Amino acid sequence: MGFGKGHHLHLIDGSAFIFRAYHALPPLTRKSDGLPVGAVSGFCNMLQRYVDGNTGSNAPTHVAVIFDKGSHTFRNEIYDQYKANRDAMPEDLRPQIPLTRRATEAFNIACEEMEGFEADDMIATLAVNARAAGGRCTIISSDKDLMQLVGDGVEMFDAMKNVTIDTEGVEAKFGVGPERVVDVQALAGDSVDNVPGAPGIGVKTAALLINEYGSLEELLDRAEEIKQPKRRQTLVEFADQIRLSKRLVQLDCETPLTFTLDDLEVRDPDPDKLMSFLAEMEFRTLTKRIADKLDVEAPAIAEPEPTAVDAPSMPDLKDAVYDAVGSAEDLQSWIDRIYARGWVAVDTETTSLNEMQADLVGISLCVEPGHACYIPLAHKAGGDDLFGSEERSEGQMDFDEALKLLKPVLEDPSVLKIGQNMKYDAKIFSHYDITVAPIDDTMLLSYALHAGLHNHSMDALSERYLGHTPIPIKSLLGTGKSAITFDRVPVDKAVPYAAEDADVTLRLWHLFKPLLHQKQVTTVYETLERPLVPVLAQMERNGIKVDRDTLSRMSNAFSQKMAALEDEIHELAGGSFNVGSPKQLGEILFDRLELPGGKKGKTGAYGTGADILEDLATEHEMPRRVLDWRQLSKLKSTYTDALQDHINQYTGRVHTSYSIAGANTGRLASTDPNLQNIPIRTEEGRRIREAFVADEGNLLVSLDYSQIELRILAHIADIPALKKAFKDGIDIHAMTASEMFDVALEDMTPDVRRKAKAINFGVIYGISGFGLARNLRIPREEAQGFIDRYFERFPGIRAYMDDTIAFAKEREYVQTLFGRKINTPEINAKGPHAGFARRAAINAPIQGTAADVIRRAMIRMPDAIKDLPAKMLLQVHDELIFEVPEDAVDETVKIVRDVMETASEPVVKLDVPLTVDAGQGKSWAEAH
DNA sequence: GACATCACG
DNA sequence: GACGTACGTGATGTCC
Repeated sequence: MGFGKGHHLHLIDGSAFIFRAYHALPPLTRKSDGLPVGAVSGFCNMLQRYVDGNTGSNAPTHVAVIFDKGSHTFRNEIYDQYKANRDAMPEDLRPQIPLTRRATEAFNIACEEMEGFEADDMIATLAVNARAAGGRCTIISSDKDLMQLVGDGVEMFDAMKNVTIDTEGVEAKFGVGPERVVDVQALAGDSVDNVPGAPGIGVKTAALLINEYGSLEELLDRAEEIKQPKRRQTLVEFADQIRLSKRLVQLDCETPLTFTLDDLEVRDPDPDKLMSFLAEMEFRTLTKRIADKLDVEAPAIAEPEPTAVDAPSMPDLKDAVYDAVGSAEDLQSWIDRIYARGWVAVDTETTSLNEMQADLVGISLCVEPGHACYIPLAHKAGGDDLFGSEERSEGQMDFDEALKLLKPVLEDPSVLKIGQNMKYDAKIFSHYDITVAPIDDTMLLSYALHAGLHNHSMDALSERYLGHTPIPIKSLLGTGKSAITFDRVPVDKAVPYAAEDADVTLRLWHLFKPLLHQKQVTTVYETLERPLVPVLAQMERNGIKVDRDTLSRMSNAFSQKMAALEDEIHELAGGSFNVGSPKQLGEILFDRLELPGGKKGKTGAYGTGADILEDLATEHEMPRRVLDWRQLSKLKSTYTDALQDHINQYTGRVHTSYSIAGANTGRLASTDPNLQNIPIRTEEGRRIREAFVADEGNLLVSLDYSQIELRILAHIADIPALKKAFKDGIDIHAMTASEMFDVALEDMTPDVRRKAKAINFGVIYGISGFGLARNLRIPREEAQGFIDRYFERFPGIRAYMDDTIAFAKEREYVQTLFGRKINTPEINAKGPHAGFARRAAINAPIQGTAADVIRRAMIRMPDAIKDLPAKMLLQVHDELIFEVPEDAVDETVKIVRDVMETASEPVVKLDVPLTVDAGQGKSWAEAH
């Protein structure tokens, strides 16, 4: 019986799968010969996931993967610029294309392509045929060009987002139904495919017009009736171009297919064929996983000749054996194993994520992948009541005895301790007088290797590199208010969770460690990441003294001022509302008071950001009051109130936590609380810093790099004028202004200097005329003129930007002067992503090099100040803060300044001096 | 949990 | 009238 009623056709957009697979994965190569196979691997994973998801009523009766073939189609005949702006296919993707065809066949799924026809047209023809025959059709794709096909039994499915796109979905996207999508696309054009459309008309406007006139033809026929003169002129003038665009976006439903729907009937997998293909590609994990699913033997994949440190073949995580250790004898046998091996993965379980108030609950160890243990030490016995009992649960060995046995191993210089985020575990152990060393950290390995590609949490890494989802902690602790602490988790539940973490960590280490050399980031890891762990741990333990009374007084003062402002605002608004709600405020300002300039964002709410209110404040009273209220509200909630909650009850100090692998560029990030964004720019906010004080008899000393990013830019981009100015110690912004605006340095006005300063920063951020215009509140043309002039005066800047972008496009990463790699996977993407990626790529080497410099200074600091009573407390990107007894301040400043100013050496000798400004005082307000 | 807003370098 | 727009972060409040 032929395809018809009751049948369901699935059409997979093959090119979209390939593209996503390629960009989602690191450039994986086949071990035996280096053939790039990352995209093939991702493609197979996606196909497998697709097959797994085909259950129940949505299961297809017919299925095919449709590919593009050849680049020349009828669209190029009618418009030679069609898709002309596409970049060439990346070199390492090209050889993978035929392999994805073979992969599809290996999965025993029909694989169709036709020379000279786009996949989209084949999909259109098949979908229309399926509908005509009375069947259903689901197109697995999120490509908007296919949305015109939706309706009447045809729908789309976005496999990445796991959402179905039906008629309503299309309407949400285009503002018109599927049957009018081509009309809207013809008007709006498409930068990705280089479809011209009508200049100045986007999807929104296009939908508006089509809805008003009913169809594109009608609209073009009656174009003269359009009220807006500009629009009318555009439509009349570009009518031919719009008609051409429609022919380009209209899919051809009459592709002369060389096969029929019946050829696409779903076939059972052929295990032999599939296994041999996967084995040929050397996809070890995937082969194993699919073999299990099909219940067949996984073929052996030959290991290439072993190198010095190579990952052992690791047993499946499902077969892992996890022991509970309950006695000294058990523990000793694990310790023996550790000494025999020379390394061990360690993980601690505690009562809190905050290391300062976390108590140790248990420890897990893993020496060989697939065999790990958990040593429960402080689990409480479960009770029937909600809170459980305070009694220690049975079967746990003595807490002190366990630590006494473990201390020698953890401190043994010949045994490597491997952890995921070791700073945390090291701090926990330090509470029990154990100094864990030497260490490796899988989070930092991943950061050195993969910054910019993904985050480096264990869950993310396990998912991505082991194809395994670890047991979620939430499944043990619950969430929200009813969440329990780990000591309340029954031991039998804790063992598989905790031991698995150590197992996963060790597996990741085996994978990542050999890659350091391959990717040439060993030095980065060993000199910029790993040594920072003990330094930051010490700083976090030090904490900084914060005076509660000062904060509390300020908090009260803020409350009163806010209440007064609130009354005035309500008065001006003509009624009470929540000033803290941007939504309500927007409606009051722009609907009720009908102030000008109301602009709704993508969520349909009015924007009420500071820049918008600032503009309104010149004409009206209320926006200024709201701005003042907002400032106080921010200061109170984020600083004077929240900071008090972070004062540790035992130390009286605030202990932040630095994340080493948070920011892609190499910068640190500070959390719980964030001490890198304490106010300073306004007088009122700056006073918060008065609450950060030195301990009795001490002073706070702050040393910060002056203009470090601009200096690095001058060096990297090799700009003689900038370099000279820094060497001569001239005010850099004034110098820039003088160069650009032909004003002598003596005659410099603050306003001209301000503009130059904005441009200098703009350059570091990957300047655009639009951005500078907005920042300086000047016309865009004027801003663009400034930029042009800047490039004219400092041609090296342009060259640096172009070179950096070219490098990034070629290698998909950029580098700092110290070899840190920041991956830029989006750099070759099309559409709005591309602009972001370009600017980030320009900024990353500059911001990243500055981050590397201060990291180097921090790593050298403990040794440099070891004979001084000074303590390093905080880092704020280009600033270090110390607490020093008064009589040692001068000596400390001298030594710290020297370490900071020479931090790049001897690896990098900068062409510009790095200079450091120093300040001191009882409080941070005085010191900075 | 998404979004808007705003604090810092 | 707008593809979209300065880089990198984290915390808070509202609203669904």
